[in-house]
Amino acid sequence: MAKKVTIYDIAREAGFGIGTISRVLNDHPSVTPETRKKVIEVAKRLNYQPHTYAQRLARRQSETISAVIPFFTNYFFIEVLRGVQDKISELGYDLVLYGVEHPDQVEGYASRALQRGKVDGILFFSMKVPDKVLVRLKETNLPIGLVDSVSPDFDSISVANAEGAYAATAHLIELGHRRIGMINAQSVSAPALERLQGYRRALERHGLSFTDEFVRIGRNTKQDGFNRDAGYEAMTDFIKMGSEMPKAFFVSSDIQAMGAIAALNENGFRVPEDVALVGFDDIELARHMRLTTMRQPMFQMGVLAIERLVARMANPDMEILHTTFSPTLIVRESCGALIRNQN
Amino acid sequence: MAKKVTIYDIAREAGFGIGTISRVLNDHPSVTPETRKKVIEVAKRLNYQPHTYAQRLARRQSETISAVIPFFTNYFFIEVLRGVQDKISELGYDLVLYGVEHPDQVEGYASRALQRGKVDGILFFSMKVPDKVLVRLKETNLPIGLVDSVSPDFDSISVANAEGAYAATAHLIELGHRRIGMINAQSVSAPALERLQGYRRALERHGLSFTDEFVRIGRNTKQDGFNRDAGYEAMTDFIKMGSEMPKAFFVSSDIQAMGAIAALNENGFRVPEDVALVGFDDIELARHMRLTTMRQPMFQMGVLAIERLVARMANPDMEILHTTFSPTLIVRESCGALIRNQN
DNA sequence: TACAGCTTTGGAAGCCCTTCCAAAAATGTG
DNA sequence: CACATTTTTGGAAGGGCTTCCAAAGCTGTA
Repeated sequence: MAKKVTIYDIAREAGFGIGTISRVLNDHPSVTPETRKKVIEVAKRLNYQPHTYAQRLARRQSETISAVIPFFTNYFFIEVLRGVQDKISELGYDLVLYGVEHPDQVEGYASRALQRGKVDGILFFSMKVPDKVLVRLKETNLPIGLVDSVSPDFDSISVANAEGAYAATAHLIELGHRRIGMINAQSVSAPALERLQGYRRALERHGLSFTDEFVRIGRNTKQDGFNRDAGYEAMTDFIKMGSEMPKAFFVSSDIQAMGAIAALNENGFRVPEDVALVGFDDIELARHMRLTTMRQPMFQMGVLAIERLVARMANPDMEILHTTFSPTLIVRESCGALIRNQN
Repeated sequence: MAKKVTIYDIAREAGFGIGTISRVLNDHPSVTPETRKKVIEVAKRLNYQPHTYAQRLARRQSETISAVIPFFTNYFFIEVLRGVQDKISELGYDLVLYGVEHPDQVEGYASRALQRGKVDGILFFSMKVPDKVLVRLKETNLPIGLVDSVSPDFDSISVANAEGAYAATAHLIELGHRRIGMINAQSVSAPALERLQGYRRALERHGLSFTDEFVRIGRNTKQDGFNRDAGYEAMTDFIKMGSEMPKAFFVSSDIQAMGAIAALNENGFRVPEDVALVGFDDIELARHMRLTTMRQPMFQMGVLAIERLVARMANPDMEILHTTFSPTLIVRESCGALIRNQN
């Protein structure tokens, strides 16, 4: 380890007191230009590096933010995380990452992040934070932000799930479909529930009737049913209906749509000629699979999450803010719209 | 903020000196069981939380590792990062993440990570660390690990690129192909170069001749050419050869293979019936696209990277270790092997 | 009972900063 | 030039912990 140079060394070398050194280093105004110049020169010469933790201890703030994020998943998190990291580094904060593989880890990570003085704020991604933890978070009074989930007590950034599902379904209706099914995820998941509502409302607003028959959920409950196999199973289920089967589907996530497409292909159905699909998320795969889907503005969500958190740090009494982003319809081939237009 | 409880509070409340409290909290042996019990009871009652930064300052170590990782990319990093995070949290360290979007950011992040005392070690992912930075890293004497890149001065974990390319190409040869092309990435990238060598060696060892004609690189240089468009362009280029075009390809990354497949499809070629492909990486997409590819043991690479780093922290004079993992051939449909087998 | 040799305990010093207060220096004013 | 102001500076105190050394408390032995 290179010799450790402290402000005392600089003080001695430059012939000033440590207070002055500290002031120069922190751009405090009451220092003459000559003094400043001299101190900076010496600091540079000695290759001074402030000790982060001594600063944090003395300043009583950590300049770090931690993010608790479910790792299992895909593109969505990476994109949001990119936004988060982008903004964080712009602000000069550090990002401490806790990747959750099992829901039970959440509590442990929360405790670690909660260690006194450790972080200035915490972001929780797409997770049901256990009530017990929520209460503790509340008590600590630490700025907390929720991304892709909602709780009345904390700021949150999320996607207008119902609205997106509505748009997706409406798009299918506009394309002339009347019998539209939905492949959903487990109803323990709030987004799944909301997307179901959006789907249902779209049908009803357009004079179509809603029936449970047309909503299926795969058996595989991994990630609350937002997984490829669940999509495959649900579609297989639909296919068993024979000629009764809907010919258009709103699928509550792209990854499930992938499974659904596989099931369709294996059974001789072509997309979009025989069956039309609209997904949700716009993961990277979607583009390659030419899947029409609802895109979530992931990067911006990340950026906003940090902006919000920092705003709350600055002003803890700020009113709690819930922001929902509207997903955008990305029309590709799976819905059949392009084919029709070409004709 | 909940009232801050310090060891002084515990000391007063429990009727001991602060030294004893600290000893109990750190499991130091010379404390009687009764004392220990009493102190723990009080600490719990007061809901004591140690102040992380005070500890780090006093202990002279940070219990933090930082990872500098190119964010732009995909699955590969996420997987490796999962491994890293898994091991890190098992060891009780914190992970500070620096996501690089532009190569020029590397230096800045390195400086931040290098702040005196800030981290106990740094991991660099898949990047050409600028020489200037390398020199500084060397000087600081901080444990450094390289993942998916190599430098004589630091421990590294990488994939046997040449070996993988060899296996991929050999697989195609075994399937009876004689005219095998390669879609490569920019040759500034070490992995690209190594994969080219492996491809070439495989041809030559099997008595096939190597020709530059059969190696193409797309124009798009994003991510050193490891991107979808570059794959598309390279394949389009090949297609222009007409009947001279190879009917089997080793593609240096899955993402390029995606572009290549698109180009093929648009020109009426079917995969694998008309053209066989083998990729490299085994990103998530590969499975969905039924792409035969070389899988890198990403998670394990992450785990090992941390183990290695921690080992070096414990023993800085350890000899420098370079580990290469061998990729495994994952046979799916794009190479045509399954079709043949079915016959 | 006296004393050597352990074990346990207390707390000062040290880790490296920031910040506050008082003192010193510079400046302005009549 | 004397004095009041303002600007600049020095450094103690404080942030909360670990660790080391000395002191106190025990134990066992003769």
